[in-house]
Amino acid sequence: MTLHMTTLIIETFRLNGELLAAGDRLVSAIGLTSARWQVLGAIEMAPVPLPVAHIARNMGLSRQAVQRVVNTLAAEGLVAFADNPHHARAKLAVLSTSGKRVFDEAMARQLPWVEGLAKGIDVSDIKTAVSVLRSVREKLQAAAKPREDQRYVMEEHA
Amino acid sequence: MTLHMTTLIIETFRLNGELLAAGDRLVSAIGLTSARWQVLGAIEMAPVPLPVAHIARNMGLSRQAVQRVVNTLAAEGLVAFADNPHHARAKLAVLSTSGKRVFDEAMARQLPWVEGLAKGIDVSDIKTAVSVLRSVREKLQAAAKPREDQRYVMEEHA
DNA sequence: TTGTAATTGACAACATGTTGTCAATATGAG
DNA sequence: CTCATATTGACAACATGTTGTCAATTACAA
Repeated sequence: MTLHMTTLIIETFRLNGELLAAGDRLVSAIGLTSARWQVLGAIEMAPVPLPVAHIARNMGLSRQAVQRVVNTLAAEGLVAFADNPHHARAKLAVLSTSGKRVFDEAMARQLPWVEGLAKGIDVSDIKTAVSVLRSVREKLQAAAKPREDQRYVMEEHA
Repeated sequence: MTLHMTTLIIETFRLNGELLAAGDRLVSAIGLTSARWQVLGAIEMAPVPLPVAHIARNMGLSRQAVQRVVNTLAAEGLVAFADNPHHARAKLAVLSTSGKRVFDEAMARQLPWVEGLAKGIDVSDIKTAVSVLRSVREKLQAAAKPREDQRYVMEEHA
């Protein structure tokens, strides 16, 4: 039944919009937005400091989109660049002291917020939803960037 | 477990991005984008012609975002405005002949695409995912626009 | 009827994503 | 070592979403 998949697609668009709006509300008081918060998180969560292009790949966004946000965060003093011994241009993004403080505050706000969102929903249903969304996304990514060993699936890619 | 909900949120962001990219690929050959396609669909699917502000509410987007896309589509001749007997300013958006043709072509491309996406995924799992996403979205919307009779739930809203 | 509130479209400013292009900098085949 | 290729950051153009403001229009209560 493609009707249910179509419904899932539309619901994904809507939830995405509501999540962005809710995230903005959640961290606006500390000078953040959903996008900046996510970038701070991607920098903080990396096991080692990474260049911006790496962070973008981890986030599934374009290099340039993340670069601009990182540059804004750097201009605001939340992110700093450390020298990269392996590459003269690709500096490593790290959180500054104030960046860590702001991110910690965002995380403190996030915890009860996410708990409230999850309350009343079966954990097994959430896991199922994650699994379905991931399956669909991986199918889309496979169609977008066909590798040699699966290219026979494609019809034509100008 | 808030971990699974956090994973669901991140996965929603990623799937949203992949869906937009895939939709763009799907209809770029007929001069559409994901956003324009969705607006054409919202106009076509309405039981009666509606003003732009109504369409925007149906889509869950801001009035102005949809207005700009509709104006672009009107400039391209895919959408026309019919007089509204109940409101002198708020003209009713309708698909032109070429708009119908383009939309039909988009739908023809969408069908096998959605079938491919759904293939291999349990219908019951897709339904569960839709239900979870909808629950989360409704919770976010309730928190964003509290009505009188549920305002006691809110902690504080500056 | 009158005046207030809600709706609507127009316009502007801005945030966040995309793609494309360019030069600088690794990386690796030969 | 040398040259083709890939990666990276900078810059620009653009698509699509947001919010805010304004005037025109409609709806409704007094």
